[in-house]
Amino acid sequence: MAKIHNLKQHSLSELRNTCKNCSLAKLCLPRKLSDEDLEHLDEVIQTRKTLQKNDVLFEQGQHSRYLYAVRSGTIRTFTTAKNGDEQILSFHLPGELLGLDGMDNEIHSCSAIALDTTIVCELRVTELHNLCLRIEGLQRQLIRLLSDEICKDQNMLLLMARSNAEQKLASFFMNLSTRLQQRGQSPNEFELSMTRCQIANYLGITDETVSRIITKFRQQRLIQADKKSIKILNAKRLQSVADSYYHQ
Amino acid sequence: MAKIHNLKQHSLSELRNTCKNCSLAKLCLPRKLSDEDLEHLDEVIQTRKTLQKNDVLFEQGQHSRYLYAVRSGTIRTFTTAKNGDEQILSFHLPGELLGLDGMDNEIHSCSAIALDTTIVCELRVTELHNLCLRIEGLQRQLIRLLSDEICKDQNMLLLMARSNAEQKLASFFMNLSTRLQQRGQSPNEFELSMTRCQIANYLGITDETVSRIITKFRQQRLIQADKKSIKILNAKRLQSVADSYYHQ
DNA sequence: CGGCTGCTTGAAATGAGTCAACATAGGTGG
DNA sequence: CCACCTATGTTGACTCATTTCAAGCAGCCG
Repeated sequence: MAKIHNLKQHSLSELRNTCKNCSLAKLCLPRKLSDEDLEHLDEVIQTRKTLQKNDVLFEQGQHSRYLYAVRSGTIRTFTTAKNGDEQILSFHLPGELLGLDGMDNEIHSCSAIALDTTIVCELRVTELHNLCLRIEGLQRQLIRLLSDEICKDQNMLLLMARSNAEQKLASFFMNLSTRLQQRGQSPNEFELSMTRCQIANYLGITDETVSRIITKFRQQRLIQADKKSIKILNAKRLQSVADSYYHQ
Repeated sequence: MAKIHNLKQHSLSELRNTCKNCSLAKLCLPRKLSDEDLEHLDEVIQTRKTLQKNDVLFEQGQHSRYLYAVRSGTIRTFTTAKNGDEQILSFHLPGELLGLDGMDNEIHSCSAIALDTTIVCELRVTELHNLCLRIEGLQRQLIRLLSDEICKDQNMLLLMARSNAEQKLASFFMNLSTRLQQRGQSPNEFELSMTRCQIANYLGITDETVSRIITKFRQQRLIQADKKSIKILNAKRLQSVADSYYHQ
């Protein structure tokens, strides 16, 4: 809490130090930033918003004015298909950006809802664009972030197309683990903020399958799983399950 | 051919007129471009490269210096998984950009190979960045393109996660159809430049399944298919097959 | 001509989905 | 504080879409 208060002064410079792999921190990587620039940046992301569980951050089709950076909590983004079907696209952890999809036509192409109590920073897109004109490195960083997002999606496509349910789930846990570690948390012991059902949706499988495979992993002593709390017992083997893709 | 020669003078201004929905054309949408700016832009994309079938444009892991715009022919991009498995990420038609994934760390995250004889324009990334500094609208357009790419990937994720083989293939044909139409070609009659096997890989199903479903579509008089030449007989019904996602 | 790749089709095998029952926990209201 | 209700998670039995394996055909090329 004290930390969060601190951020009101120098959000970005703080982030740069505390969370080196966060996408928000990447935004201010260029060294050239003057104190003045940094202050401007800080101003842009001054605004904070607190969401309760199931609160909507934005909805598909809405006009998109902001990028958001998760400070604490988790946001899930999802698209709604023509038939009303929902597909979860991503779970956004603290330090991660969302809203990048809306920079094309300024319309959100997905919806975003809080999984638990969540604090986000708002970055007004127009202001960010203006800053980009003033700060050379910033523009490139923004492009990098977008490009990075594309890479992530493409990895996800690889996972969806070439892996079976077991590999998908193993990948999911390992991915969560590394992302948490990057944020300075324990990579092997964490609380899930999403339900089994949401994991299933995200991975394109059914809840029952998720449940069965978690049981299997537990029996194989790969993980310990009690409701939402997960402990990875054998990260190496879990990774090898994730890596041994379907069509060997 | 005459057209292509013409382009050597004013590639982008030409593209802007002939191919309004092409991503390359989008790049020069801002009206503010002066003649001088336009000339600069034209210079950047002067370089052309002709690839024969199966020629490699770039490979995963290589340093990424260029963006490419397909002028004619088709390029397929794919990632190679740890186990050597390949996943086709996209088929790039004339007017479409590729290489956007490499703007993060300047390393290509996928490989690109020509499906047939293909001509591409090279855009040196550093020059593009420099131009972005001079031309305000250009930077925003670049960001739009990246954002658009993210949206496409997310739509693909939706398709992969929530559709069965029949819906995937129907979507594939309809998607090709609209993209060709945007480029001024017939939406209902076209030649495939990829093999059944490559379609299967792209959609995350097997060659045999692709073959069977094409036969089924033919029997249902949705399409006419003789080897590589496809004719859509009932676009409306084909679209409705694509839209009625799996979990109704 | 023979060998190769791409495409099609059939039959059998199987991974994951569906349906259903039950367990548990959390929240609500009497 | 207990009873009820709903949402979530687990497990079993059965079904089915898709894969796998196998065979055959056509076109292409050295």
